Amino acid sequence: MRTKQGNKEEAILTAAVKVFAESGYHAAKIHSIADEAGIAAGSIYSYFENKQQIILALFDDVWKELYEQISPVEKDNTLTADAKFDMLIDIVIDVFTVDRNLALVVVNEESHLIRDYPEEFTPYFEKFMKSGEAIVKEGVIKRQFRSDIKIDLLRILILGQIRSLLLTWAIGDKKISIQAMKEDLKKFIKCGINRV
Amino acid sequence: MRTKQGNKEEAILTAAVKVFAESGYHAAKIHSIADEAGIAAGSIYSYFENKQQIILALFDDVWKELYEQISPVEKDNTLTADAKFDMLIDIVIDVFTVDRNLALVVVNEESHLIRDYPEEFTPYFEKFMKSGEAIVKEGVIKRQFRSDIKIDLLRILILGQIRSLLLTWAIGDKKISIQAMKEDLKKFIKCGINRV
Amino acid sequence: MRTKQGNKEEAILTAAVKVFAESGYHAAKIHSIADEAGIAAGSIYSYFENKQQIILALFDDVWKELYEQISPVEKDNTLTADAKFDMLIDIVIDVFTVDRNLALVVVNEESHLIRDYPEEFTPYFEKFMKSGEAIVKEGVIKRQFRSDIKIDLLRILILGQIRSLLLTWAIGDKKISIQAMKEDLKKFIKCGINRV
Amino acid sequence: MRTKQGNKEEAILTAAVKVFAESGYHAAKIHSIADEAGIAAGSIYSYFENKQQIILALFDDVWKELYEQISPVEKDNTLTADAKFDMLIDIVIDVFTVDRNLALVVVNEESHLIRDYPEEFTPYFEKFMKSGEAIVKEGVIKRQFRSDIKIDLLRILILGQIRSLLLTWAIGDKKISIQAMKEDLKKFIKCGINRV
DNA sequence: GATGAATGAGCTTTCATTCAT
DNA sequence: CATGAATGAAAGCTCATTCAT
Repeated sequence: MRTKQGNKEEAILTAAVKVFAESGYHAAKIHSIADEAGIAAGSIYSYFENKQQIILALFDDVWKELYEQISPVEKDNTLTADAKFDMLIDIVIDVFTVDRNLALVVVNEESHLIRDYPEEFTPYFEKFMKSGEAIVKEGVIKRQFRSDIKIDLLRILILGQIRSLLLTWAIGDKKISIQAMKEDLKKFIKCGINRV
Repeated sequence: MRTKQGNKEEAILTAAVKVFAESGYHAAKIHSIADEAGIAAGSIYSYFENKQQIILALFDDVWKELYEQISPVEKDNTLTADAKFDMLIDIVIDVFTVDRNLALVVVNEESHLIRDYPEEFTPYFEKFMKSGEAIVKEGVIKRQFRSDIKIDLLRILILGQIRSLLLTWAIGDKKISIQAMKEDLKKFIKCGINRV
Repeated sequence: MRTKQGNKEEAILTAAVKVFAESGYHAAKIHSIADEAGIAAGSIYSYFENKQQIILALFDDVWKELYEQISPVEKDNTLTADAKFDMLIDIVIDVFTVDRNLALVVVNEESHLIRDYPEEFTPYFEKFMKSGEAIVKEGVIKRQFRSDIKIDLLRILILGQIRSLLLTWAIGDKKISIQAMKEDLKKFIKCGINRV
Repeated sequence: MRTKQGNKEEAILTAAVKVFAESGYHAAKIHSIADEAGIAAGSIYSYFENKQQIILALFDDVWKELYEQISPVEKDNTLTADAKFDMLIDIVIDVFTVDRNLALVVVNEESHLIRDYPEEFTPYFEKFMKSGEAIVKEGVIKRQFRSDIKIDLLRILILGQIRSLLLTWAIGDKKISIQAMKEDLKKFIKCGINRV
């Protein structure tokens, strides 16, 4: 038989990231993804049920990866909460920094995916968030962070900051150093803008 | 082409906000907007060239309104930079708080609109941003804000925070008090999370 | 506005009869029906939900017509059962004789339609059959027909005869006189082939 | 092209009968047939040129079998025409009674097969019919059947009765005894419904 | 020969947009 | 101006068939 040539599933996902990033999920055509992956349009349906499952798989991959990175950090007793928090930011930024297009897709499409397919959206997103919250809570308890922190709000704000930062970087109009920004972000989150 | 004045254009825009918020721009149907506005689908094309011009008009209205509110504040010599900054946040939050759907549309669709129609996207967005930047710069000069603030980064981060906050509020899963959050946001931006 | 030109619904049904007759329901293309009807393919969907609803509408029209013709006959007290039975055959044959294609569609597609969409198939078919059965029962009671007739079987057999006759006529290979055949059919049903 | 001999070809045909019966020819998937036969989809094409040849082969098998059963009966000088006629009915009913699915396929698909592939449709169908006609003609000549029988019409009617009977039995809604019906059918064909 | 991954033509259906009335 | 019937391009998806292994 004609055996599988290369890893088509991965090729499709890679192609999809590019096409989704360029056109947005809705405007993206299955044919474009197939072309980009170098396969026939019909072949996509051997690997994914439909267009929606492709992007859901993408998000599953990303958040699973992120969760698997943050999870051991969260549980590490040798680290201070402050250090863990820094690593949280590092992990997110570094994972997305690998691929501008991936960053774009996640930043631009996540919101409506959660709205449209709440049942099917990857559970790793919420798991990752819980880990992040646990780190902040630990910081509060260990008196490294302010005691009046509202965890729900903090989550919203930091998520927003990271998204915004990644979007700006990924669009790439302004040549910004994402690594430098990462450090500034940490500092900003911790200290704010007030003169002290 | 926004040729006609009067309440029909407004009715269309109001309907569009609702439909875009519920379905997202791409999935939104012109027929749904027409139904919601109580007019015939074909009539929309007397007021707007096409679907894209409707949403661009929406964004123009919103950012024009915001710019017209922040502009006098920025120029007001009787206010401290810190007070101006608070008003900046107030203005943004308050304008969107009037209409959950408007908040959703702006938060969800702005990014791809700028990507897809960079030339046609409202100039008021950038004007508003410049005003915001001027306020922060003034605060730095007047030594109310830290001197090492990176204005570009700050803009990105604050924008992200506001978007994230509005999105969470507008989705409305968690019953949050947007007014309380507004104050927390100001505090967070200014002081960060570190214990002092 | 552009008002309805002609009766498009009827044009679609007429076109559909032709296309379904020529290609069979499954192989029939919506575009062929639209072409035949002289309209755009998309227009069909203003009148029918989908392909399946077109053919279901066809069957509804046909069996409604047939039921409305047989119903008064069944209830007519001035007629003998024998005469009613003759009219039953006349009605069926005459309705289908108007349009070879209609005959073909009904004969060829009814069976799988009932299988595939039992809930949506026209109730008039069953109503018509009940009327037919009532006529035969009356004939038995009034001792015009044999007392050992099995009504369920008779229904099956007569239906089969009529279908087969119509099919042969509609295909039109053999130039047969449907009117002559109709009389022979009545005689055959009543007397069989045995020499007496 | 039926190139290969042996049980794989048979397995495909057996599987095809089931799948065609359940879904109808058009909706039947080659993959389903392959699955049912326990082979790979591609393998089917070693035994049959395409989907159409499978069903044509099926019909060839069936009508060949039927022809080979009726042929000696027809020529048997020791039997009366009446007895031969009974055996004709017995043969048809009994062959199909072995397999509900086979009955369904023949009843539902024959008509469009003859329409779509008149050149390729099995010649045994026509041969079988000729034998049947010969029997009836003999009955007429030997004065067992009525002299005014129209042989073409009779063929049409009896074929229709048998098809209808088999369809009803094969669908299996009503639990009917096909053997009992067979006898009733013979009687009906011979005597009709009139009271004598 | 057997496999099943790969193909891609071709289908139904949607919906932004047009335009006759 | 307003209407909504009509359009038709465009897209997602299916599945009979091919062919490298």
